[in-house]
Amino acid sequence: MTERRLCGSLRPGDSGTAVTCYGWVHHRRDHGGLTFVDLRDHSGVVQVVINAEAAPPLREVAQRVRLEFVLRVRGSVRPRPAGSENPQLPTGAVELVAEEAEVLAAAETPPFVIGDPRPVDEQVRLRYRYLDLRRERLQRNLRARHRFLMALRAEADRLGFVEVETPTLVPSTPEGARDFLVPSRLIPGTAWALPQSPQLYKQLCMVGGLDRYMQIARCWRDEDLRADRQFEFTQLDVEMAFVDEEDVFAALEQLIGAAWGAAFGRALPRPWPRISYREALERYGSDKPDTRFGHELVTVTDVFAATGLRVFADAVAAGGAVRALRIPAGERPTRRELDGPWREAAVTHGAAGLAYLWRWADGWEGPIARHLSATELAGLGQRTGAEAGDCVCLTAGPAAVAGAALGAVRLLAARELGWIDGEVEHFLWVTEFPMFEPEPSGGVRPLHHPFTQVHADDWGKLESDPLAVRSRAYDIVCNGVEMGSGSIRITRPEQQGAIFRALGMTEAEAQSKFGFLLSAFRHGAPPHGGFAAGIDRLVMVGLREPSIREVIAFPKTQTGADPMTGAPTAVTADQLREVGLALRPEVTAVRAAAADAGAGG
RNA sequence: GGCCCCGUGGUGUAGCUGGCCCAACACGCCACCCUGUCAAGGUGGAGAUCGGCGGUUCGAAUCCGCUCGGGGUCGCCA
Repeated sequence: MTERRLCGSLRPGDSGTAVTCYGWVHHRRDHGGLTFVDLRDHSGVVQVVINAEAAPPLREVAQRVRLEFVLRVRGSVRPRPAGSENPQLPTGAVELVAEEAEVLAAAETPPFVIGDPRPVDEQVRLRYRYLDLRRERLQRNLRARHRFLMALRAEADRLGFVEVETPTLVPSTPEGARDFLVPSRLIPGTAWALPQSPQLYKQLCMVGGLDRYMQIARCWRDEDLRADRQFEFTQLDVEMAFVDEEDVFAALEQLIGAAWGAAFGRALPRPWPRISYREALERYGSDKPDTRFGHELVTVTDVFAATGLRVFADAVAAGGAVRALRIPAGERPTRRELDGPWREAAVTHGAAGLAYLWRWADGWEGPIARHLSATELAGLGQRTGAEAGDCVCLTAGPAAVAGAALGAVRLLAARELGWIDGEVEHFLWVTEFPMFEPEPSGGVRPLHHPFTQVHADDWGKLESDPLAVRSRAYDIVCNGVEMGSGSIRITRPEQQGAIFRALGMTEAEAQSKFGFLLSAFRHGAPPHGGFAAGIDRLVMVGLREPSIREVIAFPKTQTGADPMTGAPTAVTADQLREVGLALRPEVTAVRAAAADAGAGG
């Protein structure tokens, strides 16, 4: 009687026992009369030996198998002959002497070798994702992700959270991201949306007396894809009644900390630092600062209040800012780099350009040096702390632009100059986000969402200076990546009404869009707040992967396609008719052209 | 919608200041040899017209234009 053993589990202590292993052919070494087959399953690889004395059917299998064939091998474990142990393998001290082997499945030559760690074109990986999944990287990542999710659920349960599943067919709301629409068959001319988040439902759970809600929730947003954005993504969604910021922070630190330890084996020091939105912009030029390194920005607007340098003077006169970043001597970028990628980083983020100066023992050098007065240069040196050999980069413009541009330069500098310790993670809370942001067409819109509670001190500015109103919204940021956001919510109808008015929404509009929520809030709504954390991004950072595609089993390309299934696919006229839709003529033409191109190529 | 990078046999690359390239190297693949290898080894072999279309040229993988695809990024992402 033999039992299944995982390939990677065999050890010298198993010597003499009969076992059966199942797995894929990882490698094959044929010495003529002697054949080695490395058999792989998720646990690892074991060397199977088939020699000339083996039964003919067994030798036939040894002859026939190729990479990625699926085998069942029965045999006995024995220590390898002295001198032939392989210390690189956990199973390297033993081998499995085959007594019987069965090919359970043959395999075509794979497009890439599973055991070869060299990078493969991402499109090829996605087309053969089921093969890519066999490789070590995705096995490790998906199993770590699993442990992360398991730990989150266990910890949430321990803290008294109840997981509630909310609908995935929900009403469309025009605010925020673009919705994915799902046409209704029974009510032609109407459509569902896939939820961008379970926001409204989880708040209704609060009203429903589920005072600690959580969900590992799938969400959808039809926006352009990025390294850290897919159409569909997974959130740790949390909502808590009778809490303030500190309760939410404590719960999230506990949940993510537990999952981090379980999945990545690393502890996250608590409590996580807090920084206000305003301070983050001031010190880092970003509302998602990478705090793994210092090199903070310095505001030097006042130094150049009366400068003769036109670009600075104009910025100051317009109420803007001049920001500075000191690059220590020894790691100074070259002029070519400054005028190239560094300037490009600043310009991409809206700046007119990137100014720079070198400080020497006997003065300053650089394209703008001669336009600056001795007082200004002295002030710059004093404020930035620049010493001989240092370089100082400067941006000028509207405060938001100058900061964002130099913040981008700071990140580029960090990458180029090796400021980042890749072995650490710096979690922090960014607090006191503004309630509103300006809308291009005039007016304001919510920065977070319209159910966010207003900072207690700022209600008075709601009408007079809405853009100055702070909210009780907060983000989790780690290593310069936004990991999620949340807020303490509004639950009092009159406060909610005031926000809707500030947004320029009429009573009727508010009623038609959110009537059910407003109604719920009139039936005894507990004060509450919560958070939504991006699981994909958390796991990505935890595994030090550069993209969330590396922690998602079946991701899509940047154009939102799936090279494996061919999705999205054309729909038939019948399908459309059933849901009451028709394609516009120009769309039909584009589809036909695409079909031709596909057939021709 | 904008900007940047990339596209050569199954995979990863070289070639890309035009002709020596009907394309080279490594891995993989096929055949044969080989009883201790584990990036096995040896011998031999198959496999790409250089993403697609059009242009410049006596001549293009190499230059130009358009286009498709992949990646990064700005906008966008309450």
